[in-house]
Amino acid sequence: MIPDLDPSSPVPLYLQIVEQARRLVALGALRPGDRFLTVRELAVKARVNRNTAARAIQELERAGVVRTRVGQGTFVVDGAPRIEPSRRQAILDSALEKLLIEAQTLGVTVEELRRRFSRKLEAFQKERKAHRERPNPSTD
Amino acid sequence: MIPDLDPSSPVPLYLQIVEQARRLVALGALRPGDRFLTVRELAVKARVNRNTAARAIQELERAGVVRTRVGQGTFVVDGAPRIEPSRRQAILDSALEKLLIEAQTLGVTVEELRRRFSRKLEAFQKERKAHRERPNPSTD
Amino acid sequence: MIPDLDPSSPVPLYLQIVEQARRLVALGALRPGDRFLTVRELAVKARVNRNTAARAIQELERAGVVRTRVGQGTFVVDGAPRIEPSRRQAILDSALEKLLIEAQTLGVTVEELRRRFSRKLEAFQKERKAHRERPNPSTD
Amino acid sequence: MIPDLDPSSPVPLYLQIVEQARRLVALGALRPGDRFLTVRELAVKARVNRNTAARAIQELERAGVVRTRVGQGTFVVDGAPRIEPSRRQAILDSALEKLLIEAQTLGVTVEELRRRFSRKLEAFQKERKAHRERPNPSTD
DNA sequence: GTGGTCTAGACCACT
DNA sequence: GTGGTCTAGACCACG
Repeated sequence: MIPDLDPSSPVPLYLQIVEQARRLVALGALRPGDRFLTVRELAVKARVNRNTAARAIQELERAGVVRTRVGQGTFVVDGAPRIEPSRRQAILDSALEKLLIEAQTLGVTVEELRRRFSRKLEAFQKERKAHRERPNPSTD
Repeated sequence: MIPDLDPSSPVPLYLQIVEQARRLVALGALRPGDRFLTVRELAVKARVNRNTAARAIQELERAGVVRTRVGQGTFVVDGAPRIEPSRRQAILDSALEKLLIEAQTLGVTVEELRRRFSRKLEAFQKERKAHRERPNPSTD
Repeated sequence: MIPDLDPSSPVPLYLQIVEQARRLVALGALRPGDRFLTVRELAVKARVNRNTAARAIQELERAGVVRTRVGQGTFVVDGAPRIEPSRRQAILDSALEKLLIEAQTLGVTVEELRRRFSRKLEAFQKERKAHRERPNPSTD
Repeated sequence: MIPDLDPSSPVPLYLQIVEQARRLVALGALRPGDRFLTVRELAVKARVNRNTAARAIQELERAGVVRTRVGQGTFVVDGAPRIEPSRRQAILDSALEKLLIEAQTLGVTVEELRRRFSRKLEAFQKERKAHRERPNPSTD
């Protein structure tokens, strides 16, 4: 887990970690109830300062991805986050628009975009299915 | 044009301007050959310092969206940017993945995502078509 | 003559014209005594404002490449410019260093550089010879 | 390091700094992995505003000479830049042509040019060798 | 008129 | 400590 961080990216390390964690959760590699890395473990694995690791976890908690229980550790939260429908729509719409603009800028045709979208979606579902059938989480 | 910037956003003002300009180009609201805002105009409209406006335009030039001629102004470039196919694929794939992860995190179902994708794509095409048929650019 | 100017280059148009003129003189395409373009001719051929053309010619005169005789026009000057030996050495050395740094930065090997240098030099001499044998100047 | 800037030169200060840094890298005085000056150090040594120093370093990063990590500093990059062969050839050819034209303009004979080229090349290699054998970088 | 550069000084985020 | 951003205001070169 957390294999590829780019220290010379403009996006801060702690946010890169957050993104990757969210990715793992979305892909099903980290499942609700799974225990998350401790600050120390994360710092070692990501080769990052402990402060940075702590900040990443803090941010994940703020985003409702994990939940820390004192004395027990931090765990992946179950279910979708509570969010008002209108905001949900807005976020999704914005994500779609970003994709379309990127594609247009790259000169991707509508047909190609549809095709790539479908393929990616299927690959995504396949990976999630694989994770659902796997009984023991092993995410590092 | 370029009216709404969020000074409290983590993404810098000059990049917010860049994003909006790229959006206008992708949507066809700004077409190849069109004159872009001058640094001074942009600074006034975006309520930003001249330096910041200049930086945004320089960034747009670096990205190949725009071409500036000292003493004359800057103009929208025609055609898609030159980019090696493998990088193009990687960028598109990454954009697709971001969308899927965002959707998954929001708890959007596959069916809903497909539907919203198609709708957004059609709306996008419609808007581009409208701009293509409009002879006189008036984007401010 | 003066075919390829790049209006969106950081180097000003009038200097681009100067460089090209010096190139033609060095290659022998323009020979001492040849009549140079008038400001108007230059402006038309280079598709440039007359002020810009005038400035280019003015700069060429300052550099000792051409000489304007009132009422007669401007002519290419003969012979090498008068310059003190030490400065000459310094200029040449600086030009050599620029080449070496550029080559090193590009990862060009010493052998390749030697080879390319020799080839370029021969091509250069060949072109000069061709111009010397041509009786009538036709440089536009 | 980076001591002598010419404020009255037409080439901007931040580019003069870039040139000198590239020179040091090409000569081997700055080696891959070496730490580069911080923005603040550079500003002091070059007697330049912090903004100007930062701009120079950003430009070096854009050119692939250096890699900066926020909060850590900037470091010299290893290896030659990725560049397509055709562009590489074009750049080298252009650099060669500039040298030849300069030499011709100065009235340097072919023989002298060959001699000076060889000498400069040997001096260049010698300096690089000296730097390679020196274990501790001390470039300021 | 255009964009480009530079300084001064401030504030912020990241490690 | 690091680099990044922004403003204010000045000066310059180009077309």
